[in-house]
Amino acid sequence: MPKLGMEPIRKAALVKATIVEIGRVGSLDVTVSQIAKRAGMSSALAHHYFGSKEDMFLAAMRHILTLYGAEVRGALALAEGPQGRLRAVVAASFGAANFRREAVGAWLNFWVLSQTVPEARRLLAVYQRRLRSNLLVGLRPLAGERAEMVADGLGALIDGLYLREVLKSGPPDRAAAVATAMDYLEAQLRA
Amino acid sequence: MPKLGMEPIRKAALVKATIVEIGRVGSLDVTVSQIAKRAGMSSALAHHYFGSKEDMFLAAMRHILTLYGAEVRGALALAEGPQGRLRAVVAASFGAANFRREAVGAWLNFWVLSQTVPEARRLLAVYQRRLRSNLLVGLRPLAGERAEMVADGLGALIDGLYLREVLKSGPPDRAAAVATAMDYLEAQLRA
DNA sequence: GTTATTGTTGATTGACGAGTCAATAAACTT
DNA sequence: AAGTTTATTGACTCGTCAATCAACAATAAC
Repeated sequence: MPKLGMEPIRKAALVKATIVEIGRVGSLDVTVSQIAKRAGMSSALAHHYFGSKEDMFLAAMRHILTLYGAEVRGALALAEGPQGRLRAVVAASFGAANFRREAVGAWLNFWVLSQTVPEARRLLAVYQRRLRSNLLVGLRPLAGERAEMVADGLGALIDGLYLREVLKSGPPDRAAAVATAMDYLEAQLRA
Repeated sequence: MPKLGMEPIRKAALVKATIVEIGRVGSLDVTVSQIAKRAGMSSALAHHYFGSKEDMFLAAMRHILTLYGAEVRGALALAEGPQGRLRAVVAASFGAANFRREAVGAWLNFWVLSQTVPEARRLLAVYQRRLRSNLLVGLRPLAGERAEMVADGLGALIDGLYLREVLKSGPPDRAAAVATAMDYLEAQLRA
C-alpha cells in the first residue's frame, strides 16, 4: 500500500528514532535494525533512505542542532538589552527541548563521533561558534575587553553542565543548571 | 622464553596501550587485537590476563584516575593557604600528565562507557566527589556558604574545558585552560 | 626427573551486523 | 494497458571480532 511522498516522513521518523536509541543504549553501538524497528520499518528501508548508518547519525545531529538553534533564536527575539540576551541564551541552552535525557546522551555521543567523522566535527564547530558569537553580543557592552574570556568560560561551563547531566540519575534539573551558569555570569559582570 | 612475574608487566603494558588506542581511534571501538598488538603480545594473551575487553577498559580508567589523584595529591602537599590549595587543584587538573590528547580522548570515551557500565559510572562518581571535596576545602574559608555552588560550577567548568579540548586541533593549551578556570574562581571570590 | 605452574600463541568458534539484492506491489504517466 | 517510478521487505553476503581452546615451552617444586 505504498502511498507516495513517504520519504520526508520516513526520514523524520528515522532521525527521531536514532536520537532515542542512542540515548537509550548510551552509545553509538546501536544497530540499524534497532533504529528502524523503533521507527516502524525494516532495516532495508532505512538503508534505502539514508545511504549508511553514519548518514543517519549526521542527520540526527543536524536535527538536534536545528532544534537548539530555533530555541535560541526564539528566546533571543523576546529578549531586551544585553543582560536579557545573555539570560535568554543560557536559558535556551537548558531549555526543555534540548536538556532532556535522550538529547543529552545523544549529544555526548556526537562529541565522540566528531573525533572520527569530519562532518560531525564541522557541525559541532558551527554550534560552538554560534554560541560564542551569541554570548559576545550580550557581553561586549557589559564586560568590554574581558568579553572574549568570559564567553569562552561560559561556553565551556554550559558544555560541562551537559556532561555532568549524563552521570546524574533522575530527570534533568534545568533550574539548577541555569542557576549555576547565571551565577558564573553575575560574578564575572561584577568586575 | 617465559620469564616469571610477567603478569604485572603485561597488565601495565595493556593498560597503557588501551589508553593510547582509544585516544588514537577516538572511540571505544578498538579491537582487543589492536590493543594487544600495541602492547606487543597476542590478543589471546590479553584475554588471559584480563578476562574481557570491558575489564581492560575499567583498568585503564582506574589508571587514569590514579594518575590524576597522584598529581592532585602532590600539588596539594606543596600548597599553602586556601588560595594556594585551589590553584593547586586546578593546575593539577590540567597537568601535563592528564591533559594530553590521548588521555583527554580516553576520558571522553570513559564518560560514554559510564552510561552503560555501572562500575565505570562508579569510578567517575568517585572522581567527581573527590574533586568537589578538594575544592570545598579551599573554598569554604573564602566563599562561605557560597562555597558549594562555586565548587559545582568550577567542577563543571573543568570538565567542560576537557570536553572542548577534544574538538581542538594541535597540542593542548594547558595555560589557557588554567587561566579560564582561575578567572572564574577570582570572579567568584570577588564577592 | 617427573609434576605442577606460568607464559604464550595460532587456529577456531560463534555471533552479530552493515549493506545489497531480488522480488512484490501500489501508485502515477502517457 | 503498458511502462515507469516509489515504497517496501525477507533473505543473503561478507566481514569483523570477542572469547575459547589446544598445544607448546620454560621455569619452579618436590
